[in-house]
Amino acid sequence: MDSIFDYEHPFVCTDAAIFTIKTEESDNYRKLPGTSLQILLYKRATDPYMGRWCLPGGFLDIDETPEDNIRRKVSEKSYVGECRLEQLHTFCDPGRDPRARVISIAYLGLMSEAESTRYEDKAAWFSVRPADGSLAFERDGLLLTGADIGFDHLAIIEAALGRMRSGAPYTDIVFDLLPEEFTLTQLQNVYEAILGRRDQTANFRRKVIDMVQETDNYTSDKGHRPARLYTKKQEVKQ
Amino acid sequence: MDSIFDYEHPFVCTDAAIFTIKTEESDNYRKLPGTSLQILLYKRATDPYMGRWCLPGGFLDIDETPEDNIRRKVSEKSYVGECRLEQLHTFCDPGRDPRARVISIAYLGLMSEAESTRYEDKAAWFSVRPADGSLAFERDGLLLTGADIGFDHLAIIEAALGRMRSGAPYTDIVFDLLPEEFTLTQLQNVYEAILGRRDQTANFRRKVIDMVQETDNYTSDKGHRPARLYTKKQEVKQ
DNA sequence: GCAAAAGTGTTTGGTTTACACCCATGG
DNA sequence: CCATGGGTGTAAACCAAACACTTTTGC
Repeated sequence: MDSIFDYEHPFVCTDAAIFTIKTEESDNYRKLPGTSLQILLYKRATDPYMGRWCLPGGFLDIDETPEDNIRRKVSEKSYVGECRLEQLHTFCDPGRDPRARVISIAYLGLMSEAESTRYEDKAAWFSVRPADGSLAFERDGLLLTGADIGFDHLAIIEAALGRMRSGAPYTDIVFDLLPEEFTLTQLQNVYEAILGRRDQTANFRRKVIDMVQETDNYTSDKGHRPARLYTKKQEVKQ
Repeated sequence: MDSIFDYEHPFVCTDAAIFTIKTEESDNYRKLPGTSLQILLYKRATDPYMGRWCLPGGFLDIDETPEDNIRRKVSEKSYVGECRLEQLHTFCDPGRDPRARVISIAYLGLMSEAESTRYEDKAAWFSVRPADGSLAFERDGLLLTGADIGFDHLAIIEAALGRMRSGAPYTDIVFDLLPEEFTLTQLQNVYEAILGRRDQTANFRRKVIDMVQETDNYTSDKGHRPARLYTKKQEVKQ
């Protein structure tokens, strides 16, 4: 058998669809602010796909895990904070990078709002919106469609959203997007930003009540009745 | 920026956990045969892990998709037939191959019993059994434990079983393991081989009835009432 | 007082589970 | 006849959706 070192072999890179939550401003002292789902993109400065917007990531070093690679690449492109990473899918289409055969190990990342508001540099947060069957991304009046996204990164983003939607009710994805303590309305807003549908308050609360742990803290100064703060329930060992 | 061709980059391989169903022999003209879940393994002939049992797969060529690579490698190792492949996870631990940095794109494969009974050569089917928290594999009196499996392939097998268990009720995984026409009892036996728990006949039938399409064919010569044969229901376009 | 959100109780309808029972066949 | 599997009906238990209603705050 030949040595494995004889093969001309594919390059390996990572790409990360990192999401966070943004609390919008409120126009009314009574009204609660809205909640939107945001994704981290950067504008490519070199060919291929120069000028298009892409997911952070890069070529995997010889002794590096994909997670370490993503954290390194994100901190090169911006100063946003820590996030939880979950492997999504490996994209292997031989034509996906015009330079060479490059397979990409794609990750889903979840960042809390506090971590996400550190200074961004080459990367920027865009709100994610459905747009007639596809997706659109918006920031400060700049509106991107699928055609503005480089490589096959739109497909990666769609896979990441699919994973969030199918995982949200059963995993702790939503808690990674929230601060340590949160109200049940905040939790519901995050669910709704991900799933894109409303739920009735009473039913939603019954559904999540055994995934959260109540604290003795409350919100205040809100122009309406204070809300109890909750944390994620720690799993009970058996 | 450096050219991407300057990097010493990881090797890329595939590994496939391919399952099939085996219909056991019956000792009684009335009794239906049992059903067991089988996995395809081969014994490594070279170091590392010489003599251990491993999943089929191999190094990915520069212009090859992982699916093509797996089909090629399986036909090199044995003459078993076609199967459906579904990407599982990419295993990236820097220490997983003692020769070099090798990342493995792992797949779940599902083969029908008819395809699986073609001649096997270097590879062999083993029945999969739970064994005090871990797994065991058995064939013709040869019993393998986790320690007999090379590389991190035991972890890949566990991930594949997990995917089958969580996907079985919602996907058509079970239909890929069955012949074109099957009885509801055969379908139930496959579910039970995967999930490892019994279900009541009446309830099981209600659960699957809208995933299958009845035919006008029946089993015969079975020493009991003939069973209607079903096929997988084709999805209705809307 | 009142707008807004926090929070709870009840009714209704469907889905799941457990179990009882009858049917059809080959030897 | 009868063992064995094929197949159906039903009641109880559980869960989810819809909706009505009370509470609490800041201005």
